[in-house]
Amino acid sequence: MSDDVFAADGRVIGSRALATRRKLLDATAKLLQEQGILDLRVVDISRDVGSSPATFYQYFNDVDEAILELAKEATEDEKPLVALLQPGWNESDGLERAGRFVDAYMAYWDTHHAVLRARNLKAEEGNRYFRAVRTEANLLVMDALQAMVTEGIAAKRLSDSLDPFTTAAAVVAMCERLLAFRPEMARRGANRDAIRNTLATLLYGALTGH
Amino acid sequence: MSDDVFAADGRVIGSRALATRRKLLDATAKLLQEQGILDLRVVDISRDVGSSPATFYQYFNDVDEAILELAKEATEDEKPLVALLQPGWNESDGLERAGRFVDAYMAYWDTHHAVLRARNLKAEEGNRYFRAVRTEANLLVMDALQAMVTEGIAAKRLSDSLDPFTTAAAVVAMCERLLAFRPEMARRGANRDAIRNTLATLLYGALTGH
DNA sequence: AACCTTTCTGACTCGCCGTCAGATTTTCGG
DNA sequence: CCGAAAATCTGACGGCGAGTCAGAAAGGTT
Repeated sequence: MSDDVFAADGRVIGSRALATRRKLLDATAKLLQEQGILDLRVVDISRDVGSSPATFYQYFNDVDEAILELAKEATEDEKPLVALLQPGWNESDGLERAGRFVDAYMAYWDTHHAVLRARNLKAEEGNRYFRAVRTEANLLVMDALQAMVTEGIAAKRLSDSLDPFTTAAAVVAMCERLLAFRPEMARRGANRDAIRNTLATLLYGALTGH
Repeated sequence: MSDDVFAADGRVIGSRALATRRKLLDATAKLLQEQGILDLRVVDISRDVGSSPATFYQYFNDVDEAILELAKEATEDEKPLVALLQPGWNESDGLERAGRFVDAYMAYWDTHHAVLRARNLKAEEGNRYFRAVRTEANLLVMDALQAMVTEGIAAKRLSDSLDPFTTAAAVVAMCERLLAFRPEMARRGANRDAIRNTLATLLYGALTGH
């Protein structure tokens, strides 16, 4: 197991090259956010870091590879969310706990939405590498959710017609997608708090049966 | 109010041209499905209908315009779904009604997923025309959902910390996104019926409080 | 300073985009 | 059925970004 970073041709790279690669990744993330994946051009990324397009191809075989790397980095930031999904939401402070999870999830989404959107598109269009990254990220959260649902069914608080895995997926789906709607909802008068509280209430209900 | 269809330069077109335009739209939908929006090329669309790229530009200023048209057509197919969202799910056959809605929604999604995915991407990346189309489509369903939630809150079956508009959005979000996960979930053992029944149960719970 | 390794880039080919002038097909009055 | 006019289609072209590669530049070592 090595922490070495490789260039596109497979050689291990030094510290100067590592810095260049980092700048390219940051520029990719920035432009992905500003222009969207459909207008993301290697020329622009290169220009942004003040190098030539050829330099980009020293480190990545194509733009996808850079985005994939960013998606993996986003997955790292998702890990702390799991700690907020411990069983026990059926206690009296359950709704509060749900709220704290929603806060953390919203912050996570705000930071990475452009990359996550790109990741999801690629995954849905069938790219296996993006699929793998997305699945890994989703399973982190879904495993914890699934445990909560299973517990709720066992305690007869939740209907046994719920499939725990699917329910966990549905909860993730709802969180992810609702946040993608946010800018548009804001324009129609739903502010951050309304979204936050409603999502927390729905999660609380779906996961505990209360 | 006219049913005339226009070419890219604004002139009204005849029946031959209309047929060509239709073929171009169908080819666009087909290739969008097969290759995804990132690899959708005008050359391929043209080749598919056996014409030259220049012909494409007779009818659409760019690929976006064709996709937008397809998205509008998809919205038409969404309208019948609203009829399945009449209030009264709190009656004894509520869960069954929820199941029928999910069936219809799944069929709708299966037919149009490639176009809807493209529409959503464009909308989320800030394209105002796609935003408008998506909002129109979502509001169709959301208006009906919102009425059900409001009724549930009034009857004290649902928590009054739920914002009806946001709840409606969350329900749409869950449906949409969960179906996007389907291929991947299938690979992990969640079959169509599990998804169908779980989603129906969750909708029933979120909308009626049962 | 001479040499070697790492990193970067100019310059090139290729393919797609979008345009436009002109070719082809269809329509229609006589 | 003919010829002209209108509608529709396309070949050919300029422009731009993708991706490659040989060689230049920068940095390190003795």
